[in-house]
Amino acid sequence: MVDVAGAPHESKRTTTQKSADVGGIAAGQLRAFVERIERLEEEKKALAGDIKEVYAEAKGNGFDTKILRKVISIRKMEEAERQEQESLLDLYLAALGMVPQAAE
Amino acid sequence: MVDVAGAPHESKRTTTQKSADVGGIAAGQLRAFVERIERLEEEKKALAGDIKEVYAEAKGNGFDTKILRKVISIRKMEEAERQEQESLLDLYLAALGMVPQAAE
Amino acid sequence: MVDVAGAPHESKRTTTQKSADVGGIAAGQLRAFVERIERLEEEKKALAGDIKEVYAEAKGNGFDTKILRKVISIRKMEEAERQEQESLLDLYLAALGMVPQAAE
Amino acid sequence: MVDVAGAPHESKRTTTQKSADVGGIAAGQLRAFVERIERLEEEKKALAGDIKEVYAEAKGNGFDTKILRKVISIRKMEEAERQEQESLLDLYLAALGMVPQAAE
DNA sequence: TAAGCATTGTCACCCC
DNA sequence: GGGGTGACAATGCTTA
Repeated sequence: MVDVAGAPHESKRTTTQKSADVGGIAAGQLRAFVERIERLEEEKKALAGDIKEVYAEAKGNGFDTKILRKVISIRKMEEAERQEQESLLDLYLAALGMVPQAAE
Repeated sequence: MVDVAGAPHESKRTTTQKSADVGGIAAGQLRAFVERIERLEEEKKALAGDIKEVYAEAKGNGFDTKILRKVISIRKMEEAERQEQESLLDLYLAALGMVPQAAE
Repeated sequence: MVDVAGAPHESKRTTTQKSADVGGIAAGQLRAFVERIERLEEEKKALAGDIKEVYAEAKGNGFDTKILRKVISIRKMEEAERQEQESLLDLYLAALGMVPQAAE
Repeated sequence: MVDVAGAPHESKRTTTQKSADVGGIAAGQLRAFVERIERLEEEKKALAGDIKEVYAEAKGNGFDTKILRKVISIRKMEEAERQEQESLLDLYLAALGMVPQAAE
């Protein structure tokens, strides 16, 4: 790749500096941050793909992925206490004359 | 010339025509469709804004919007039968040794 | 027994108040909010249906709906980019050697 | 409905089996899928944390994280637009008098 | 009918 | 801490 704009040698500036500034921005440093982030996001995206594959494999084994996702989410919720909110929900439902859900 | 991809079928005309064709596309007709859609989407967006406002107003009256949203969604679900899926979910949870949710 | 159902004649209560409380929740007010929201969502859904119809009509006139949707989305993006404050952003982009958004 | 809801196809076994079925669900297999997914999601979450740290570090170096995020997103969009098939799309845009995407 | 896509709602993070 | 904003997941539609 060919030394795109913002490269070190476009230093028409008066003050000396380590990383060339472009319009007052440390280009090299900025570029480094951008690349680190993009690299990490790429890995994250790859993992998302892996997860998708697992769901596909589960589906291939006869499982219903929609339900499977729900199971995962329920397990996630159960790690935390969600009781407080639940009771509030029941209050609202009661106020509307709805039964507080025999089962979701 | 054979009915170029996506071009309106009637556009076999060569020179004179009501709505000028650009590259085989009936520009006027296309523009009309685009405008109708954009107009409708605008209205839809406005309604979304209205809904947001109602939630804000509810919040201003001391209601918990998150719970309120859940109430709405439950009422939506109750219109339909959701029993089949629920029982499947219970099966999965049972297979994992989890209790089928006293209440969600 | 405490007047659950939140029905209109739930005024069997001791303390005088405008909207009857159920479990500390102002049932009447809650119901009003729920209804307003559901009404608006209904209208929104109707509009979504209208939009769908326009796409269908366009398709009937030989247009490729998939491309048509893309056109709409591009126009939406371009409009969004038009109203952006880009001072600092432009600096960063310049530092990375990217053109500061070829304006439409 | 054939092939009862989400049950693995091979589960026509009656009594003896490797992985115990609970209510017609292959518990062991289900559990394995759930664990794989949860493991991957954990890794993904860790990466999200890493990304957050990089932003924090950038901020510590004087960069505006909000703008930085926008830069990342713009680069993402531009890359996406780079790999698009635009034949018909260009026709439609041209018909509307829009420039067919000034390439980056 | 299943897969891909587009939209919509949810959630978490950031700023005020 | 509360509101606003942006990313992510999930659902529904559309098409092949």
